[in-house]
Amino acid sequence: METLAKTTAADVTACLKAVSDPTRLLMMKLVETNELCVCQFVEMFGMSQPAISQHLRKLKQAGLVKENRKGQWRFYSLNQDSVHAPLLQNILSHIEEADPQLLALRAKEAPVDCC
Amino acid sequence: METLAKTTAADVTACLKAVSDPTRLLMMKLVETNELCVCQFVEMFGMSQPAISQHLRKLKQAGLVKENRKGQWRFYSLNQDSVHAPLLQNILSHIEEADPQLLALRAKEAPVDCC
DNA sequence: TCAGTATATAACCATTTCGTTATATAAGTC
DNA sequence: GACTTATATAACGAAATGGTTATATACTGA
Repeated sequence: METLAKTTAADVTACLKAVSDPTRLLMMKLVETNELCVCQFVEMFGMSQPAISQHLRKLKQAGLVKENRKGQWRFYSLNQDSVHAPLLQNILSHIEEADPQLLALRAKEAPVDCC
Repeated sequence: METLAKTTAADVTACLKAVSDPTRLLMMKLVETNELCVCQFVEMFGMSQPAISQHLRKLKQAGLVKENRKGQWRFYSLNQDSVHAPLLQNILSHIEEADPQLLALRAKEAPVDCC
């Protein structure tokens, strides 16, 4: 029997601060299912590589994503083991798949070796 | 049959920005059931009246709370009619009732006429 | 009308946030 | 080892955030 994972208000705030930025929220939506590497994010968001790296660092420090190194690449994906995972997935479920911003990003997703 | 209210990523971000502050998140938790007036928040949070007013303004501008004027007092409560209400209540449900911060605030709740 | 109380707004300041450019680190290739 | 590619970190600046104090507004009651 599943019970709702409960946390303190401070925990919830920490999670919310991490995803209350439009770029980071969309990043989390994108890695909800797939894993993506830094260079893919750079392509999709049209943002500088350091900007992307810094967003990912915040998400990682909050425990929301996990890192998976493959050669020179670092892939990021949703960290299911986080205490925040249930809340996070709850939040992400409120974003409609038809959101134009989200669709536009997904349209720019390219295979890794192209970077 | 209830279907999950879906919104754009921008909508979700707007809601999250409003409640990603520790004071405002706790404010929302407090008005989830009760309605509270400004002077009660001031007492509970031990913060200046303008600071409280400004937090409430942000919550109101995001549509998360509604205002109810009674004489000189303005009571705030969760706005059930907001597009954000389902997401918001989802978020609030992740805060445990036993959270010491929350309990401490509730312990300071005083009747209105005392202010 | 005047005084008191409740709340909002304005002006200001310190800190944080989010981007940039420049540079460092680490892995892959020749 | 030298060169390229992928990523991280450092340093910096503009804008946003969240608090303060001072002041304005609005309702209450004598």
